[in-house]
Amino acid sequence: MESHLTNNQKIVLQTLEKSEQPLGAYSILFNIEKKGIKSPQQVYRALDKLIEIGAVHKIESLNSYIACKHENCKARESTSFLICQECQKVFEVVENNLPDELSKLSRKSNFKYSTHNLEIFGVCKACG
Amino acid sequence: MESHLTNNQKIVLQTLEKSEQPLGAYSILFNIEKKGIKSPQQVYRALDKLIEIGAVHKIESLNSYIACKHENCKARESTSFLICQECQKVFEVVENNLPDELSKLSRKSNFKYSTHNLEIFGVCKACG
DNA sequence: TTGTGTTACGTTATAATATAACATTAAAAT
DNA sequence: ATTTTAATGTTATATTATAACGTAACACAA
Repeated sequence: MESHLTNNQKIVLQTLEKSEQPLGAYSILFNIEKKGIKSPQQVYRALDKLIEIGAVHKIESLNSYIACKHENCKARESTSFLICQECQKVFEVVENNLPDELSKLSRKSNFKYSTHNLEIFGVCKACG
Repeated sequence: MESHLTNNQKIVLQTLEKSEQPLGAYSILFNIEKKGIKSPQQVYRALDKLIEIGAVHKIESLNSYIACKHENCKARESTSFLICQECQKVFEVVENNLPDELSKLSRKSNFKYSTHNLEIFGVCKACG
């Protein structure tokens, strides 16, 4: 069950971990060309895998990616972020009753909740 | 204060209103080429304006757009959707205390809430 | 009414994001 | 050991979105 990462996956993950802000796929690519990664495909494939195992999340409204800071992140599919409009940093919300709350909310519309993506925009602690 | 729409804006809006599912910009374009609209720019410009006045919303995770069904929609910036994974239809959540709730949630992380984008995935009433 | 600012338009080109397809190699599993 | 699965490298292309330019339409004050 332990997820062994390949070389490319490690390189991409480390690049995201080192970044304060979310990075786009091509920005990642540019950062790691010196390490022998030459094509978008290689980046996207690594990202796909990393997202699948929960090590990386995609910020949909920014078309960019962040490394997850939680050990064994449960947010494989459901994700919630705080996005600072000042410094561009993204913080992951760890509120594990959100699915419950949103499930309730969905039920009001006779909608069966499965997963969600929540992006909150505002100003972070450091910038506030 | 009444928002007068231009011809192009009307055409784009009507196309979205007629559609059951969200449409991508290029899909809109193909639909209205016969009406003399020839370039992505024209579509994107109309979309920009329509989004600005709250007549259209963008579904970030789908890179597509829907017409808002509410009169004088307040969701210019903050949006909440139910996205059916069966039929691809998108329903807008009208729960106007969501900003309050999310504001509270944000405050727990010392984050000043400004706006949000919420995308809930699941199965709609008709498909359930 | 002429100017002046603003907004939208049409058009061409290009940027930015993402996937398809194919042959090959490495690794894991039975 | 061999089979099957997953990852690789590579080239090409699809999809989504903006830049940049000049022009036209309109609002409205001087």
